[in-house]
Amino acid sequence: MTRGPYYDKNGTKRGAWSKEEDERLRAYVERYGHSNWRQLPKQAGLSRCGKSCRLRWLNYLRPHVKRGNYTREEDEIIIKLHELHGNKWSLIAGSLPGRSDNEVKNHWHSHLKKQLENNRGGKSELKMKPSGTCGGETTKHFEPENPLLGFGAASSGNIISESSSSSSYNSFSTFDFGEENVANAAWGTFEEFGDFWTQPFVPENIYEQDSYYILNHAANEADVDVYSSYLFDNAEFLYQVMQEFPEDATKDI
DNA sequence: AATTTTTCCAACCGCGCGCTT
DNA sequence: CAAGCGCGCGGTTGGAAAAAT
Repeated sequence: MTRGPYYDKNGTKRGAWSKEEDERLRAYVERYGHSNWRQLPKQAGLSRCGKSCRLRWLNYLRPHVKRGNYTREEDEIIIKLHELHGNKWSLIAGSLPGRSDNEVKNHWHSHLKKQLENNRGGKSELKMKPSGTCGGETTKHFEPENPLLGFGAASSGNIISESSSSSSYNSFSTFDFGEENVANAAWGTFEEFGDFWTQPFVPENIYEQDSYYILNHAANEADVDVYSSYLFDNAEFLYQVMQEFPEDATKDI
């Protein structure tokens, strides 16, 4: 599915990455970080250019990176953010923990764009897959796969379901918020998301709330690891904050 | 079964921005 | 201030896999 490996006129390797190269890059970045991508390949013993290494790391090798299997709420977020910001893939990806700009861009061009074009003329809203035992009703609970998104983004609450059988999504799993959490989230219904969708949906909006969640609920480094699968960039920082200000970490919001 | 066409994703490319000298 | 450098972003492409003929 990728360009076969080859060497350009400067002797720099291009095309598909081998397992050995992946391991070499991963090991190097995990050990030494990536303060200088241009120097990194030389120091890591790779005959790639820095850009190629950076791309490979961001899109494929970095921890917690998610590939394929987009959830319903991720699709909704991409579509709405694209409506708001256009082709700002890095901005959109910033709202989807574990997704890279490249991945989001590809997903848009290969799936969502066509899906929207097909829907044009009818309702623009994507069809929602019902969850639990609510099938057959017109109003469904929308249960996010990613619990943290449920706190930070408009992924919980009630939505209007257009169809109960036509979704082709195969990765939709449910997360049981419980009534209390849903009530606390107080995100309302999808019909009422005017405010949410018209306000700038920048990563800070998610992180601000999710960061508080992590700060208050991560009891140890292992917990931070769990939460950081969604927000690992921030979690690392928050863990440091937690170490410095342990009293804040035990406070409720 | 063989061939052609389409899909889709990893990777490349060029541009622009910000920082440093 | 200008030049050089490094990085990140968004557009585009190559080609394997899947689907269609």
